[in-house]
Amino acid sequence: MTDTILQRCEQKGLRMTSQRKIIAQVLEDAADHPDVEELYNRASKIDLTISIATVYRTVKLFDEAGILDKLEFGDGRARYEDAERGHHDHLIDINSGRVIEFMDSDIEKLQEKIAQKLGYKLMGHKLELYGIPLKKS
Amino acid sequence: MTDTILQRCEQKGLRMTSQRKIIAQVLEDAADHPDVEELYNRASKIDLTISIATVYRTVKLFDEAGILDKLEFGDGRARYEDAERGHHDHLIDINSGRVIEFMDSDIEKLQEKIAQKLGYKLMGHKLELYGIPLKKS
DNA sequence: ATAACTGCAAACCGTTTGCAATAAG
DNA sequence: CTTATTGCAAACGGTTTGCAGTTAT
Repeated sequence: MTDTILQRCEQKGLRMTSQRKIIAQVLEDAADHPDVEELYNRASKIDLTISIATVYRTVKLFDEAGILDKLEFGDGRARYEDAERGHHDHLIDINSGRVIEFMDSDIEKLQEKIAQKLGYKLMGHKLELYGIPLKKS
Repeated sequence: MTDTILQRCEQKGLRMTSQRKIIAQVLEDAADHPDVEELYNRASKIDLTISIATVYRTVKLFDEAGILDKLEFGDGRARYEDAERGHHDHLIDINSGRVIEFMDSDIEKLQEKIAQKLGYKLMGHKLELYGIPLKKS
């Protein structure tokens, strides 16, 4: 599972155009959660003829192929990250918009437990914890 | 804390126009999580001259006053619910968009624990668990 | 060769806003 | 009476889409 995004695209039989390769690389290099405009900015540094419509179409394609995860933090724009990054959840400062990644093994168990309690089997799951962090302790 | 939405509005000194009273009542009667268009539809049955702009302005006002909670489930439109409804979280079927309310005392503790572990004090919090419920068990 | 993909610009959809008219305190 | 609020319609911002031309396979 240490495949690159490009490799996973090829494994899924996606037609890899020069634009898609660039976007795949930009996502590969991203340690944060870029939105489409930010991806477009980074991709434009490599190929300045790329269009934002293509970025939109590509992230949608990659998301539907399970290569990316689409994150919606309630600020109006969608953000994306590599679906193969180690599983983690997000804490969002609703004032600043800052996103903090965290992992908690108890939460992993709880996610399954809650779904089960409700009579559902959880296939994919994503946890968002919105908070107002008042003070660093 | 068993005040009606209207009462809480008056306590906060909000000017209660006929439109705001209608919207407050519609929200009071809602057992679900209506979006603005749905609120507008329900309000229109009471006063058919009400405008959707007023509904947008009113829910924003009520949200900022802490009377409503704004919920963003990633489907592009905001939903609202009475902030004084007993604390609960939401499980969202990302295929159907269906929303299931649930409460889990372990989660309440965990929300605090995680924030603390990360060195933050959580003031308000909202938990969203996105899943793909495959089968009722 | 041909079906899929691209860039462009226009359309789209939920939401916000400027304005003149209206209503609450 | 004064200031906030309303309805309207236009603007907004992120996203999608129709189209004619281009590219991967």
